[in-house]
Amino acid sequence: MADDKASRKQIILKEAARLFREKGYIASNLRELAKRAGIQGGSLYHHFDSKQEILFQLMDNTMTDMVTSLSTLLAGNLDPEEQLRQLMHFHISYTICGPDETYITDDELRNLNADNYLQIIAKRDAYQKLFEEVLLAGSRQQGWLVVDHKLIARAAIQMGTGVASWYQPDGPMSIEQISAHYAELLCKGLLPRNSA
Amino acid sequence: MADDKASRKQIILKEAARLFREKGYIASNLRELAKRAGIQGGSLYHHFDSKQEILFQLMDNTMTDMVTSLSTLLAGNLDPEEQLRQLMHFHISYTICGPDETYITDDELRNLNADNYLQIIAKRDAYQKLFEEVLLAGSRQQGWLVVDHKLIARAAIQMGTGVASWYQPDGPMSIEQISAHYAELLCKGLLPRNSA
DNA sequence: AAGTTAACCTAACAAACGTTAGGTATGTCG
DNA sequence: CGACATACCTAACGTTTGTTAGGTTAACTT
Repeated sequence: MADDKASRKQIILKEAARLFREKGYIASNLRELAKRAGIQGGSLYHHFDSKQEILFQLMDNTMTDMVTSLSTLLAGNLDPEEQLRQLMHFHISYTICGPDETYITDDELRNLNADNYLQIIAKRDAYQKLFEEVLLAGSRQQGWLVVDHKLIARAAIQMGTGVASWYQPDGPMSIEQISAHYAELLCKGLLPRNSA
Repeated sequence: MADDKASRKQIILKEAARLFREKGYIASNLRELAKRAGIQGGSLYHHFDSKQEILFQLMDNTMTDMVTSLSTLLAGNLDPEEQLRQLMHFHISYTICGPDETYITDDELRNLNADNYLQIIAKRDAYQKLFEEVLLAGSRQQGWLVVDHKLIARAAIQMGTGVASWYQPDGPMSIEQISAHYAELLCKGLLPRNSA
């Protein structure tokens, strides 16, 4: 493979994602992370300056990926209702099946230092804005009643994010079914009462 | 006052709630907790067996209070739509303004040991069941389309819980407005399409 | 007054932690 | 061949942590 150059660093990030997801950032220690990555504790500092930097790169990579992936997904100019469905499905499936990093991005914000926090928040806001734009398009084209687009965007994201805390692959509902239900709930919820 | 007897223990729990909410359970240390409670580090062990027990009592007290408070609130037999409104308002306002403990109950589940975890989960399920019952009542009395009541209950709870992560007292929306919007979103979302 | 208990303090222990310093092997390049 | 950088190891450092042991004080009880 040609990715043998950056591979160890990638392995560390991958294992850090799994470890942080399992135990949380603070409860995780670098010696175990190193062991999982197949190296010795101190060797981590050849690739990263600090534990904090591992967390930051993890979250930064993930947020960047989420924003760009979702952007291209919405680029095909569909109608807002279909876009909302795609939004929910992307968010939920990415949160659950996607890289473990996603889960972390929501939970570990408080453990970022001031500078890193601002950078991640900026990207998280960009992600949220994609939701808001679909809602605004829907209020123009579909007559959605969007009193506060930020409020609804956050509700949609939070509904979706929360799925990861209870979803089980062998449970009664597939990710497709869950996201479809949630999208439908939102679509109907946004229509004015007694509309056709 | 007559509450001087149990008061120091109550102070500790109160300060622990604030501290854990600020920094998280693991990142909080007992010396700072003790300082905030006005005693010395080691003295905590006169009131509690361990740090873990502080977390557990915190969460247990809160969950118990939430279940009983919400139960009595729903006891006045209103129609399901009004009950759903009350549900959302209670959940959001309790999460935000209520004791800081509430916030913790969602975030620190993973830091409970096995026994304590089961106890808290049981009460959390009882809380969720209150939501489910309102949804089931609504599907009988209001024609709500509730395909999976657990799914919707979780969505409602997660929407509400998430508010705490961005709500600001001096922001543009009051808690009443937020919960009203969310309740309305759910009510409409649950009605069949094109219904009267 | 004597005994007992609750509530606290002080000081320390042992473990775990992030981090660092110094060394070794391997490969690359002039 | 020699210089050098990369990728790692080993071993330790200093700090912080939860926890414990032993002592002190004040308030009840008998």
